[in-house]
Amino acid sequence: MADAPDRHARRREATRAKLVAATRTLIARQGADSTRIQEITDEADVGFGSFYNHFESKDAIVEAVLAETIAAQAAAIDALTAAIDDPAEVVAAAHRSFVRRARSDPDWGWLLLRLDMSHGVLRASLGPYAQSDLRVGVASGRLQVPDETIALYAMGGALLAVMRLVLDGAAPPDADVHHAEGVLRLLGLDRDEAHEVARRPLPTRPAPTPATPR
Amino acid sequence: MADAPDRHARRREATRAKLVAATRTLIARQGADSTRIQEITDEADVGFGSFYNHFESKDAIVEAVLAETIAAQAAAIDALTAAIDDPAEVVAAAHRSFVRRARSDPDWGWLLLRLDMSHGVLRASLGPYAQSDLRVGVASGRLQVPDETIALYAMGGALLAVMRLVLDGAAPPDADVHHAEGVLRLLGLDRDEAHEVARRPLPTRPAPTPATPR
DNA sequence: GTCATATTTGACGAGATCATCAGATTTGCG
DNA sequence: CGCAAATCTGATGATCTCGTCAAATATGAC
Repeated sequence: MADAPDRHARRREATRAKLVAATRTLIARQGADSTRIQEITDEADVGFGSFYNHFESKDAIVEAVLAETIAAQAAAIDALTAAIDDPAEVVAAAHRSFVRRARSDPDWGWLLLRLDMSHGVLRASLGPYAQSDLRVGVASGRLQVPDETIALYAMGGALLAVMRLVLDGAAPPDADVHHAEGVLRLLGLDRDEAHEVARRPLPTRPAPTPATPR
Repeated sequence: MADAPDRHARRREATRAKLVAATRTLIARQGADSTRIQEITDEADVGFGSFYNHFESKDAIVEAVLAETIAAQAAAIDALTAAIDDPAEVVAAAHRSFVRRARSDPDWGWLLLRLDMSHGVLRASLGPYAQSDLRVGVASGRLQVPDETIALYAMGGALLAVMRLVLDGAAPPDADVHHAEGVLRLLGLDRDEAHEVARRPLPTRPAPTPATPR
């Protein structure tokens, strides 16, 4: 445990991390707007004044959570879909993995949902990947949509709504497959193809990706 | 203009109506959470104290706007789809009409979007109709989905996302048709059928339905 | 016109949230 | 240990928001 002797920096960093983690928890639980700075410092078990040693305002710390979350999701999607060639399967795997994780890790799900309501996280994190896959798929003829922009946003909105259903505990166990099947149909696959692709086994990667990097 | 001599009641009702209208405007503009009671009374051009003559709290007046909006949308859908038999066409007409109205009446669009974020208006107003149509369509074999609940929520989420796109000014002019086409595919129509049904002329009913009843 | 009742009005006190800052605590160094 | 720098801390004053209430205004009956 040879600690680098710079305890100041590490203590500072630890406090900051506690604040960010507390903010993540509170946003997931009740949304950013109704979260008070004092609640954050209480949850982080840190003096109220400490907050301002690290962040200028609530918006600033929310921005930090936001950036962290966007980066984490982008990385997760990257890792998940790297080994898949078929654009249709890529989309199915991404959507299924999000729906499944909403079930296995509700805190993560609520965080994503709440951050999307206020800041469009999904658009920021998944959007670019989805757009690229969609474009590739359309170019190759594998996918076929009347309008790429509409399809992109419709997919995103549908995903969030299904995640919401899962978080409310009102979704069937195989919600991920059913949702993916619907998205694939939206993207122009016929019913049989959609049925098949939505049920291909996911790349093995049960639950290693933590909610937070670092 | 023989006024019924009960001016008191009418004056009272007028003030209440001004408050509700102002609240609608402000929710559309900035959401319910960040709307202050004083803002409402200012927008309504009414004394601050008047608010409490009519509503106990901000939540109470938001509830009123909510109930009004849900009722208005349900009525609009009723009127729009009454004369349509094909369940697929009903769904297409409903979704197209919402997307189109978001473009022609952005205040209405934003109101619906913001109220759905906080109170799930769409679920409450469109949900029952959509669920019923879906069930009928599936029973008759016209529609075919892997899971009705998932499909229902996915449709709703997609609609909201597309409305959002329209409100941001980033949607193509025929967004309504493209979106409806996607929804029909989701519901099991093949590409050609979806293409055709999404383009059937809407029932003639340009823009009579006001945002508010009464 | 006068009075009783209904309604509106804005100033006020109570409470919540914010941002600051001087003092306390921890760390690094000799 | 003793001192200086870095970090943490919570009390404090400023600002915002709320809900109340006594006074002002409008209406209706006589």
